[in-house]
Amino acid sequence: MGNLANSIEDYLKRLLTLSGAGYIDIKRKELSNKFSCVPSQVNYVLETRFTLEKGYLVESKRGGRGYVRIKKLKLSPRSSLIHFLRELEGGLPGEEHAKGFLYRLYEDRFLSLRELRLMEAVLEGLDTLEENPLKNKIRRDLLRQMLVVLLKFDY
Amino acid sequence: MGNLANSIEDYLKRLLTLSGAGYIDIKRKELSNKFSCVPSQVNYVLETRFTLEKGYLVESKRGGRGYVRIKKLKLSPRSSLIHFLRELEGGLPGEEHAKGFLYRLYEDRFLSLRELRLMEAVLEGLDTLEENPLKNKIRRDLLRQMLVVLLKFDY
DNA sequence: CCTTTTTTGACTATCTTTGACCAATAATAT
DNA sequence: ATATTATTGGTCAAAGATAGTCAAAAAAGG
Repeated sequence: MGNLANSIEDYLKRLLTLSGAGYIDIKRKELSNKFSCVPSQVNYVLETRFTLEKGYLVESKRGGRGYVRIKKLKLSPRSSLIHFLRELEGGLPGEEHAKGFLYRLYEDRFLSLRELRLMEAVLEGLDTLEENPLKNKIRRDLLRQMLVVLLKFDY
Repeated sequence: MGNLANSIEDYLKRLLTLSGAGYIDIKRKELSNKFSCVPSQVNYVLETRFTLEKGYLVESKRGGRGYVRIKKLKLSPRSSLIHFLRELEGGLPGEEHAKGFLYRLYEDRFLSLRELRLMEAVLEGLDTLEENPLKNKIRRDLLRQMLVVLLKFDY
């Protein structure tokens, strides 16, 4: 069990626990130095251990003073969101299914009315597209990305 | 927490807020001195953070008593929205242009952070689409529909 | 063995900082 | 007035600082 990836994972999770803020900022390069490995090893850990399904959110910025931010999501009404996200990965949900889901989020006060309408507009907006084979895939992609935003900016 | 560019940006925005006049005049050289950087760094900040789409106007004059004037545009979000919608009919604005505009609506408190991110996600989400000839048209349609929602549900 | 997970590194993308050279305007000298 | 000089600001491309991607090689599991 003592591989590199696990050590890095543990280290990051320890940092997260210690930090009161609910998130930590690291420098990819520094971290890889600390563990004497290549930088992309850090990406591997992030991709395999800090996924959305596992309740983490990773953001980053390149360039001078860049960073990688790891956020621990507090799950609550959010579990349904994550569940829906997982469903999305599997197949394409019909527009009605998607809308129903959004409406439930709205009823649970997880979405404002305006946010609901915005998202519906996107789902519907694609209808004007005459039968394009990609349509459903596009709809799913957009929906997924929007849901991720909801996870990210939960207030 | 910030790089140079961000610090300068924050500093200028603070000045703008404090100033009752709706604009500020600075000396490029003085500013770069204050932040111990080269003058052109100031131009970088102006070009990336104080664009027209984001609701700022920058004028300047060279030579003795030269200056750089930064003005916060005060069109109401509603009217700029309508104006932007009209522009949309003509041709498609580049993604950067569109995002800048949304950012402005956010700074003017017409959009919440979450709404901003949702809409950005839609604009970016289409990037994952490999070159589809319809991509730009779709982007424009979705953007238009979302903007209409904003007009409708204006609180 | 064969499969899955981990580790590495070469190549790429993005954002920032710097510097050398250019352009415009005002102030001053003739 | 005109020419000259001092004072500003502008442009652009290169260098620097991070982070991301992808696929091959290596290691671990079964």
